Amino acid sequence: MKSNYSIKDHFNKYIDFTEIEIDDILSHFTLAEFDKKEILLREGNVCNHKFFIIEGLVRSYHLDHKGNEKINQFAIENWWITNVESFVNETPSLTSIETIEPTKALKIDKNTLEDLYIKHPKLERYFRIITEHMLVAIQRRYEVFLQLKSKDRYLNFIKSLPEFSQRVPQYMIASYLEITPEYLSELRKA
Amino acid sequence: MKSNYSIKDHFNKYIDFTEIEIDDILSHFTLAEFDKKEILLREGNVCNHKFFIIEGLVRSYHLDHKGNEKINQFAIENWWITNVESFVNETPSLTSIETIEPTKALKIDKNTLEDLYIKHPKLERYFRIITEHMLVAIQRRYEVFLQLKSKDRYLNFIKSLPEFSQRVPQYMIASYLEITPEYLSELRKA
DNA sequence: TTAATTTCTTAAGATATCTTAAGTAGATTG
DNA sequence: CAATCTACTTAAGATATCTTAAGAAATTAA
Repeated sequence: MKSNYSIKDHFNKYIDFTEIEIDDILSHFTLAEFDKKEILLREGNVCNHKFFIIEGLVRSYHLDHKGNEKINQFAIENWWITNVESFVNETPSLTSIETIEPTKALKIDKNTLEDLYIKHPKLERYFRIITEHMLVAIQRRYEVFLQLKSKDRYLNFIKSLPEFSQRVPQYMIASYLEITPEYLSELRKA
Repeated sequence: MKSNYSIKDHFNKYIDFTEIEIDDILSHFTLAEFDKKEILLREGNVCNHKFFIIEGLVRSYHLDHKGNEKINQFAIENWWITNVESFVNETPSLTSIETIEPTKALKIDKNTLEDLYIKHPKLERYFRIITEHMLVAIQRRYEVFLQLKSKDRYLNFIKSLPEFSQRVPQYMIASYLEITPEYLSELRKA
């Protein structure tokens, strides 16, 4: 595993790792490459991996009782993605993770990660901090939902994640924002 | 700090601490007691503490643009509560935390906790795990909101947290569920 | 380049939920 | 005990958003 991926910067952004530590840690990751519309995790399977996106764009979603896709997460370059609930509890995942664009990702499986936590307490610290940040982010997103109407959610979305509006089809943004595509279309017109 | 509080069980539920470790850790906590309607954290202040509720019931809320209370969290015995965003980023808290019942809580401030992380890596592991669980819980709650209509959110709430329905006034439950008290009243009737 | 598929738009009618305003019951305080 | 405040209920009208159905536009495949 060559160690000049952007993940290195990500590690060092939060924790002061040595080269040697990073190299040892990264040696346990594997690079996975996916085409468009390929599955990283299938609903119903236990999620044994965390993925760090090197390049590309993925979404996490599930089908509701009417068979409509409900997207609950996107991830792009330098984001971690996994199904946390499934990963932590080792229960079947309620979501699938699938690429929207061709994607390269570094993946690490749970057991290996647990071993690395023991060997490198700094890595556990890194993920304690990352998890806190994820918690803050999801709370933020939550507040946006509770406080804003559809139109403002959309405006907030394209303002805070402008590149997504370019790279993600509108109906997927609608799904993520919990708006019907028809209504989003109407909102954009007005 | 006497060490026979329930927090001890909570620590040991996730991590195998020794008596000595626990006693050292707990010696850095302080016990705080509050009456009904007392403030643990005031909106606008930086949240420097994590609280572990020994006894009682608190809520976290803020006032929206119309001056209505929006409750985003409750916590009872054996729950941790803090404003994570404020605590992590050291930014002014967007919520207040206030007791609903007279409450006893163990509190620990951020700097002391950081020191304890260094001294006791197991504690960092404990909070890494706790934070993961919080993340899962908030995602769960989030999904409930996105998938269920008001009535089902209410039914889901009284089913999954029955004692809250007893201990928390109905209009606060309405606030937590993002329903107007009038509409909740109507839903209960139907 | 045509055909097929995917994505986006339009519009009418239906529904969930809110707003406002008032009234009732219960709890707390003087 | 009376008075005040707090919590809950009722109902009418307003509004945001969804549903359904259809067609237009754009992208992908043959």
